[in-house]
Amino acid sequence: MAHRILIVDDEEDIREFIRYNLVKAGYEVRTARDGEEALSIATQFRPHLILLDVMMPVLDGIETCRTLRADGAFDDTFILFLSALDQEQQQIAGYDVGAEDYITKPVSLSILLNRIQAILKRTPSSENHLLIDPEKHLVHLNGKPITLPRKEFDLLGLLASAPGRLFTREEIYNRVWGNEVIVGDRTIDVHIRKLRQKIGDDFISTVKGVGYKFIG
Amino acid sequence: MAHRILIVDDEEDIREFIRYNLVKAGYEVRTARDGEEALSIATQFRPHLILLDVMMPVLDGIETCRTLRADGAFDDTFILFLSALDQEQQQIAGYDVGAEDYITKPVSLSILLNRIQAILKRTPSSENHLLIDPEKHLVHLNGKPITLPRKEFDLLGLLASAPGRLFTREEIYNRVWGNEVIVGDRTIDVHIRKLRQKIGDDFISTVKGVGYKFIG
DNA sequence: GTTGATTCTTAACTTTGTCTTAACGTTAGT
DNA sequence: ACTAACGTTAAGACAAAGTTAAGAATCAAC
Repeated sequence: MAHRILIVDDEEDIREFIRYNLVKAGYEVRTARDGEEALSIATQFRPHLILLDVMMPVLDGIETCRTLRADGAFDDTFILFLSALDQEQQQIAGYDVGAEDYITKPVSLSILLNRIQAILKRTPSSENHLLIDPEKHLVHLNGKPITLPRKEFDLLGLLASAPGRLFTREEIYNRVWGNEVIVGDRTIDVHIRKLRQKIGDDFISTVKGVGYKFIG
Repeated sequence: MAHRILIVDDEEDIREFIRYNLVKAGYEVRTARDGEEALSIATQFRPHLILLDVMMPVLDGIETCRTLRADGAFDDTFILFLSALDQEQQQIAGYDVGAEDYITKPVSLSILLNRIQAILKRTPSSENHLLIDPEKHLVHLNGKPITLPRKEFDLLGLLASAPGRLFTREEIYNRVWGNEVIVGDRTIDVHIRKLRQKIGDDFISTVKGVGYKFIG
């Protein structure tokens, strides 16, 4: 399994340039236009490393970094700043928001790759990873696409929509089956089982007497 | 099935010289005059390899390459630059836009063929290949033209417009038949069947309870 | 217009895979 | 250890898609 890298930059040229080369280097890559998008993608994508542009509209790199660090869910995520100016670098140093390093723009590919490799080679990447694409009605498990039947997809989609949050059985019934439909007690369990067969036991955990939750 | 090669050069002499020799070597070849034409042809033609002149009007090779790389649909496509000057080569090296290699002009035929063979011998060429030409209302399957009736063509065109994406039956009804027309439940199925009879079962996959999608 | 050919839709039936149920087994908390 | 809650399994019900042929609609050619 490859390491996951999230690139955050408002300039498409730079995003795509880096993306292409990191994909070629064997990483799994996602991109975001600004800090806000980065936060929402990072929650699902769980990158091992984030390349974060300092100067961005909507939410700049420093603020994004601070928000990520405050979350607690990204303590294991490395953050690399991309900055154009020495001035900015000093600013970053001064703020000390929890970044690992910074890279100057224009980006030298070999330097970038070297730093990324240096950082990530110590981090094991092979933990299970699940990605849900509602548009394509597809689930990627460790890079491999799995097509799920409707009910299973809906159920997984609901649970994964809020990783860590607990869904009661009643809530699941209401949101997946709708209030009118009445199904037996074991129906959810069977679907959960089908899902666990397909995506492994690590993603859905049971809270006895209450319901289920998705482990991000 | 032969590998597909796209030649992009603004000089007709060079285009035809290379084209002639590559066809003789057993490749399926298309040509384009400039980057813009190249992009539109490449989308349909899906070449395994692109020979890209650096200096071109309208859209130069470097920009074309970058656009292709940004697309994501051409990640598996090899790109070879044709450049006249050492200067240009340095520029390419500096940009590092995702090309595999470059060839100096004037082109030595044996060198060119050797490089192409070296690159393509690792790539399987024989995957099924479907080409849709909305202008001419024509579909090419593995090089052979197939004429489809209007509804079938529209349906295939819709699905193929976003490979991998899932289209719900409702969406298909709306986009192929229009909101006013009401047709029975089995109408889509029958058209899907006709299509599968003509282009094979490998391109359209059913997601039961949801819809259909095109496998790129 | 009439003809003939092609395309499109419908309807009846078959097949396929999903969803649910029910019976039984296992686990965790008291 | 008891028990309520969840896990597992397989079978049957069910719904959705596949198939086929026939007839309706469309279109082109004369």
